[in-house]
Amino acid sequence: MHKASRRTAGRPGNERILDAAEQLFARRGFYGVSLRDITREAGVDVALVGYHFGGKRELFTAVFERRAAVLNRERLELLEQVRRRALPGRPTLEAVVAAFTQPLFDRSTRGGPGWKSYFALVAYVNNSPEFGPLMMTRHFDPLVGKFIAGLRAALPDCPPREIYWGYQFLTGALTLTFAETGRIDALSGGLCRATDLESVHERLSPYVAAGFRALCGRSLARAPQPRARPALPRRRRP
Amino acid sequence: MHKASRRTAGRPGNERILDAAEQLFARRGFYGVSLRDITREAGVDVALVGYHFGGKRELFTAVFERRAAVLNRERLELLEQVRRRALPGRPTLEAVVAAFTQPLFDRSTRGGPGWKSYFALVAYVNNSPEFGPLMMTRHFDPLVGKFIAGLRAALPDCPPREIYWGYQFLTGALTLTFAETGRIDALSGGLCRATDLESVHERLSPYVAAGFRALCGRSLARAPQPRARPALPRRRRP
DNA sequence: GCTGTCATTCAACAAGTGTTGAGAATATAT
DNA sequence: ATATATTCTCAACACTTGTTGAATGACAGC
Repeated sequence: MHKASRRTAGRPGNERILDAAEQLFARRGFYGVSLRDITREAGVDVALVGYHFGGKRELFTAVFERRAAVLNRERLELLEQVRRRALPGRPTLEAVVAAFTQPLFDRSTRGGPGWKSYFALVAYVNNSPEFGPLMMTRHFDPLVGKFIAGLRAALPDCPPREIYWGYQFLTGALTLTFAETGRIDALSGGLCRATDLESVHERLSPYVAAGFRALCGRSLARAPQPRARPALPRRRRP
Repeated sequence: MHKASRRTAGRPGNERILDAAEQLFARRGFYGVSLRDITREAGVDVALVGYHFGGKRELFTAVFERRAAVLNRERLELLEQVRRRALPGRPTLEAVVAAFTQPLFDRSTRGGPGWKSYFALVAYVNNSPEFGPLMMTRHFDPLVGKFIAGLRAALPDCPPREIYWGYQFLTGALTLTFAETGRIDALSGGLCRATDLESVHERLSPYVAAGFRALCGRSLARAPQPRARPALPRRRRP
């Protein structure tokens, strides 16, 4: 045995590779990690990547896919549970949002370090112009569609456009949270900690629920904006 | 002249490099771009990077710094304008938020392609566990501190913790928006377009303003959550 | 015209990249 | 025990990476 971490020691090589790749890709992105970084961490020869996965790209998507199905099944169950409990009425907006986010927080805090890395990886992918549209769409769109249907059921008079925008803001907040960059720690002088997902979880669904409701009622009372400034000149040397 | 794009043709080499690096770093991150990619795009020799900037890392931070000062000055002016206009009262929450975000939308839509790349780059940096805390903190914390002071002035009874968390959600939404991954296009079936920053701008400040208010009143009426599930077992093969 | 400074190019470096074919080790089945 | 897959290692491949020192061009001041 080489330098494989204690946690992944006794497992077969392909899983050791997946674990190491998950951790490293999450920290430094696809290009920031070499296959040798990964196999060194896994205590395995470089060529094993080619044997099990084909190439670096395929390894990346294998890491991404591994936990996606588990996660989506769990989220879907929760979503239907929320809907069932509310019968014969409609579920509250907060409950729908929490069904979407709760599995993320649960797995990240109590699912072990692999899950924590995984969510950071999803955050990376979601923000990447290169990988985002391809990989997120392929693996998460079916679930997201059902989630959005749930939002529409909870907000029957809201125009769909507003719901999609509200969903984007929600995803953005989630993404930054699970990236756990630690910036909020420095910014708040230690008052908030990026790793304190409990606190985020408590606050996220009230926050976005209120946001959704504000978007839906937006046509009536538009909030005042600062006065528009004159168009910016397109200087060639800004 | 080599392959330099029309737009950057007549400019000195260091600025051509900055422009090309800005565009490429924004698209594929720090590690996804080689110095040769950059200098080829700029129509310049590789060694010129070392001469002007020292190395790849320094080039990266130079790109990041170039527009930060301009941007922050503009945002600060707008923030103080909002405060001044509201005297002798306090500014509304929506106005404070808009002062923070408006320069971003203005520059991104009317500032030319360099600015658009720049905001995508900031989105990349903000979500990166590696670069985020260092670079964001160094270049944006002073302004963000003043912005948060503005939020506290607009929400005098809100505990600071709630404001910091609310700010994180706001930043996350902003970040994903400026990454312009295009995922929302596919998801919404064309109903929303990631490049349509006007629509985002209209919606973001009402959304987050409502979110902030919800966080501040949170202690009284907590929203109902789905029932807590039994603790997840730490399976070794999830 | 000469000189010195700045900007740029050329050429090469050692180190690291992903990938691949041949072979050893290990497990599984008969 | 032997045959057969499966899993893994070794060694090398062609290529790209960031960096650097020497040489060349441009161009001002005198």
